[in-house]
Amino acid sequence: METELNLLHQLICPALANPKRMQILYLLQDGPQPVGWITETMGIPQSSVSRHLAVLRERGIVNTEKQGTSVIYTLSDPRIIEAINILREVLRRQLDVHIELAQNIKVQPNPKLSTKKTNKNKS
Amino acid sequence: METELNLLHQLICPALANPKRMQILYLLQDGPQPVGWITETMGIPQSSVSRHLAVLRERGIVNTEKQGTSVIYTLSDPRIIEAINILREVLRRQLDVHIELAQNIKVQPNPKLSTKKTNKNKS
DNA sequence: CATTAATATTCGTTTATCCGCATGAAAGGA
DNA sequence: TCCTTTCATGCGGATAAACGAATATTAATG
Repeated sequence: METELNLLHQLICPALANPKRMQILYLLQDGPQPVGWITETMGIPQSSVSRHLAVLRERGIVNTEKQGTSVIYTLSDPRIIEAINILREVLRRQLDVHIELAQNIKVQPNPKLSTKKTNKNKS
Repeated sequence: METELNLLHQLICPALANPKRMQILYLLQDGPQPVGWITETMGIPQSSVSRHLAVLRERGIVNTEKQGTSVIYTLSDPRIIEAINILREVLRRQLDVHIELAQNIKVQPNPKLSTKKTNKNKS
């Protein structure tokens, strides 16, 4: 179990550990794309794109196919998008909570709770 | 959209970016737990545990509640476990592919493909 | 064979992350 | 008040990651 978590962090998690790589995964969601198109779309240096793609490729998260002088990248398992989308749902909830907190601060400028509301089980 | 991905990497992804933190999330899956128990279970220094918990806490991924001198940590959104589990499925598939590759290497010790098998579409 | 286009890789620098020791802070009990 | 327990935090030091510029590689084309 702990070993599997370590494997996750060698093989899968590096894909999510960087916003640019995650953006690449999203770009590949709609189908295979050549490096050039990814580079144009992301607006960052080609060497950066290539290195990010290397990270994904070495872990089998994307597959490659040569077409002439260009290389087409494909998502190897669409479920990784599914996982990211769940994380986005978690994010949305997080943001809602933050907004609530901000509103509570406005309503109650000094919520110090001097009566120890959090101390539930005084045995 | 690109902004949302950046938010993901500020608020959610750091939780998954480290095997120890992911292990903590799994430990909290079965219910709220105090820091001491997490520390014992993981067998790493208490300061490390506390630091990892701080990363999760500052992002609202876990909630805290004081009970006497100890602090109880709770998973704020169980869906993050769901996302991790999907990543584990992706991992399992990845491992299967690797095993297949390893077997092919055994069968064909020198798979140099001098006939350019990857060049499919010679228009 | 020279050239061009597309992609990969090397390199040095900067930045971020992790770790554990030591210490600080908060609550409870004597 | 002093002490103990429990947790948080301030440090360096070490390690890893990301970045852009320059260069190498590969394939197609003339």
